[in-house]
Amino acid sequence: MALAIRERILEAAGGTLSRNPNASLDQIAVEARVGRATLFRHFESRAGLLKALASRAIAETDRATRLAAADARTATEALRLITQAVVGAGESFRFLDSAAELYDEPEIVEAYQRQMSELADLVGAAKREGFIRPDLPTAWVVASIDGLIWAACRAVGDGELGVVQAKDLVWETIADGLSTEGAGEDRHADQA
Amino acid sequence: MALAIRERILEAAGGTLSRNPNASLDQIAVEARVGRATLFRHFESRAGLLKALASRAIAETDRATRLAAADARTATEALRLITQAVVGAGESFRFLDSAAELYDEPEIVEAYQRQMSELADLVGAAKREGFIRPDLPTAWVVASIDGLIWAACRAVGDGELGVVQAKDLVWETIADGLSTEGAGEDRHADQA
DNA sequence: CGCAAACGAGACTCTAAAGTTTCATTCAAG
DNA sequence: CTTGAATGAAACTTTAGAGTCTCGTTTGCG
Repeated sequence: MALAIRERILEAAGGTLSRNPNASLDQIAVEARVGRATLFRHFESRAGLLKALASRAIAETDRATRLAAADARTATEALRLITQAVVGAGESFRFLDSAAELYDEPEIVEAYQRQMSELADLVGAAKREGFIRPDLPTAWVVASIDGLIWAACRAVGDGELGVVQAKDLVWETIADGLSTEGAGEDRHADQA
Repeated sequence: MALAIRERILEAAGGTLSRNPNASLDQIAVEARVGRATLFRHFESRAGLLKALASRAIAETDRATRLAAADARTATEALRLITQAVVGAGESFRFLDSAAELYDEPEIVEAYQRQMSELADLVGAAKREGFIRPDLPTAWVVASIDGLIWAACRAVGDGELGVVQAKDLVWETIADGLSTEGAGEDRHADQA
């Protein structure tokens, strides 16, 4: 059952760290109902645990991305599937808010940048399909999507929204924003 | 010049903590070109410094909110002014990403909740004005705006966007989303 | 049943960072 | 020029948490 206990630790770490980003290994061990020594038998160090947690989240995203790429017929649809998949797996990601230590794990940084660049490519394709406004900087589109996903995960975690509802709202907001449909015409009206 | 040095420490703390959320007081003191002992003469403790920093950010937001309320003729306009003001002051807020310790400072938590509830009221008013879609949960609208502001601050901090550009893009995205204008009609087309 | 591997508990060391104290220096005001 | 308050540097003490080790207990497996 070595695998089960490892998984239990990762689960507890994700949960505890998302609630308190500076939680000690002691707290995590308690949460996982595991001796602190056992935690060290499975993970080299705190950094190692964090890294494993991040790898897990990255793998989960990659998996969602592959599924989306397989199922979707258009880049736009793939963008939606990936966005909604990440919202669904939000609990696995919330701990990343705090994980500044991960910035000096080359593997993790590299994988993150790869995923961001894949997202940027997808946004580029969605622009060519006519879904994303071509006049918006791709960097902003990527940042917005990231921000909205983050907002959705937070809202779900705080119990403000259900997961299904959050998935729909994220995509709706990406597509149309928050304003009524007619807002497009007088967008700059109150900026005069 | 006691005030100048205090201000210098706060400035350095904001900058250093936004780059490295777990920066030590030593690093902050060096950044502020100040002895570490002097830092403790001005702030009771690390928690005290963080609290002062948060109070400053809150006060800045309140100031922007008051100005917006004074200048704007509609809730929609006020929403825009506040959003863009917060993006402009983004550097003062980035450190909050890390500041989980602040959750047990009742004053700060209370002030934050007050501001969020003010924002929710404003969103409610903007709904009645016909700007915000009334069918969207207010909690989601608030969360989205928060997420998009955060995305904009991050993009500016990372040098991906200019401040002016970021201000415009945030509001544009809030109003219309990221898709081309026609997207409203076939919003659910690819979900079939 | 008996063995080996994995676990829990807890005592231990070590280190980074918080917080305190001292003292010599600077600097502005009278 | 003198005085006193604020600063910087650096030497402390304290503390929390990471990481190690031991030992008695559990658990799964033959």
